[in-house]
Amino acid sequence: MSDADQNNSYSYSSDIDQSNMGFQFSFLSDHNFTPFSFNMYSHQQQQLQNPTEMFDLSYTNFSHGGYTTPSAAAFDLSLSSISEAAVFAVKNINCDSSSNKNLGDQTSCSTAAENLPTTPNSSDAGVEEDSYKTMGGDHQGKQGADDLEPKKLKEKKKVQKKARETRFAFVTKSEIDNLEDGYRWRKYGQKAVKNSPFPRSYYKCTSQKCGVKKLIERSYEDPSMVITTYLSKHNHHSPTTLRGRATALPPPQLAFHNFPQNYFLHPNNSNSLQLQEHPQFLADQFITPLMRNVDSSFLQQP
DNA sequence: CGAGTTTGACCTGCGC
DNA sequence: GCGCAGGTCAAACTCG
Repeated sequence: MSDADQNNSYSYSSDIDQSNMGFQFSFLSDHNFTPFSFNMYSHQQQQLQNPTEMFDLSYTNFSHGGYTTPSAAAFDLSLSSISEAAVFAVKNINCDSSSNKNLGDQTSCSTAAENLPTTPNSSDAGVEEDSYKTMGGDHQGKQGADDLEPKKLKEKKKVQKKARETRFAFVTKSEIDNLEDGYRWRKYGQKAVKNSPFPRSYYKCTSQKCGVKKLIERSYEDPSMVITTYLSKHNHHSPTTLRGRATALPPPQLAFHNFPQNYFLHPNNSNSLQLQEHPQFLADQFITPLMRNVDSSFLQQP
């Protein structure tokens, strides 16, 4: 039980790992508001000395519930225009082989999914059971489809489809449900969520041949928190500019350049900062100026 | 009039 | 098989 839990407040902590000169920080909340943390790595999978270099979950180590997993994430993250909001939690939910290939270690994705503990209410944004080993890269994948019985083939396809549908969720503190992220979305449904007074909204990317969806709902535990879940990845660039700025798109993985290092770069610091005591961490003081300067490549494929 | 939203109906998966 | 919950569809509606 962390201090944050005990105080019933949101917090993050930061540590400079003196042993390997890596950098680690933690956000408090995921969908179930349990703390987790991750390390940041460069594209060469070298731990970053300075978090302003990059914020790329493709090369993260996830720590969750006491488990530390290598290379859990399979996403390129640039939360480019999550305006008017503070990001409290970022969480990879599924792994897929296409993005995992960047890691050069496909088994790590499986390890990550298996190690992450599930929670009683993890059906939506929680960690799902699929992993790389359920997909074409496993031992069974070497078996020809023709060798499988129809029933097994159907089951295999079902598993593959589910595994392919990568999910990525993060929690933001915002009064706005549908945060601007540079893409155009069409709402196609809304459903009441069990045990929650807040409905879940379903959006599709309006670009042709882009099947990306996102789900937006408010946390029933803290209505100020918005849970955004992305399904799949965009296969195109952002059609809109951010706040009127031109978006000269960087390589997809180069993201989150102006990370707020002042909150993290304290060499001897391993303290946990209470957001209630650090309102500058919030919204306009943090995310908005930060995001104005980064480009939109969230969830784009290379 | 086109694009996006609303909302009830329908589909699907899962647990019992 | 049944019921429940999540997810999707599509007609009606709204808005610029």
